[in-house]
Amino acid sequence: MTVSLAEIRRSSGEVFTEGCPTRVVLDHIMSKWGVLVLLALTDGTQRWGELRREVQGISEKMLASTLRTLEADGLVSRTSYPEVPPRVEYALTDLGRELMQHMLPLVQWVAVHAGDIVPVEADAAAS
Amino acid sequence: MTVSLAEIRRSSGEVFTEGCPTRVVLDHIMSKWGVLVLLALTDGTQRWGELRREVQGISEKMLASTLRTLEADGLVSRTSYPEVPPRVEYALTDLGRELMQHMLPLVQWVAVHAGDIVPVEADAAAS
DNA sequence: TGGGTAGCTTACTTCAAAGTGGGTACCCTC
DNA sequence: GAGGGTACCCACTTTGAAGTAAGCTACCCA
Repeated sequence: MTVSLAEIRRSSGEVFTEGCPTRVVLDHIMSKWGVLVLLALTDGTQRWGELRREVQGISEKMLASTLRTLEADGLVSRTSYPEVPPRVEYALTDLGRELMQHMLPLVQWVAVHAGDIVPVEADAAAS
Repeated sequence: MTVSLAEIRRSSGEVFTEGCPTRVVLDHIMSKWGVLVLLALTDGTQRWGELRREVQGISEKMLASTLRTLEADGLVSRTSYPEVPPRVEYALTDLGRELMQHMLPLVQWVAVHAGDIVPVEADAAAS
């Protein structure tokens, strides 16, 4: 095992308690849409419309809100081009790529094992 | 970069959408108390009361609920001893340890970088 | 002038995660 | 009998993430 909670606390103090930066960041990146937007951007730079289609089910309101949050966190960059119709591109920043290097192994593990962990009912619920 | 969303989708189908097993598991392990309980158990087997003290701020209701969920997921094991007062011990299962091997690098990275990502106000809010 | 586009914002509503306050069973000590 | 302990449960309430519906901007085209 790499580290323990005790070791994390030794080096970073109290973590993941309500309202502290670590909990806030976790909530941002693991939120209903945050994880999907970050994963989509792992594939490369995308425009708003592309993200909208890639992340199925998301409303424009939630896409805007999620991107705003991740941009404020410095994990995603926004580049707007003075064109008509408007073209805005989103991409992971260096920090965002670094984050995904640590996040992808977990997300992949969950993708592979979720079927063993949660009963098929959850699957049915999603149908 | 290890994998992308496209690759995860190729191998596991639609992931992290509302209600599907992957999203449910993520919600369990990243919930307000789930992440702290799992981290606490990374330090080793613990009794109910020990967990209660280790995970500061958690109510008995939420400790019971969180442990019930993680036990149902097969990530945590519960061993009850026929003693008085009652003694119940919780530990990570093999699957739970495997999960933490993938979760700890992310959690550690977030602990180290959260201060750069989220403004100090969040810190103040936690005070 | 009315049509279109992409990319957003806002006011209000919904609902599930989490919290509160009360309770239980059993044994021990005083 | 009354107080303490551990390890939970339950009915009800709160609250914030997410959803809905409507709207907006800036520009181009016929």
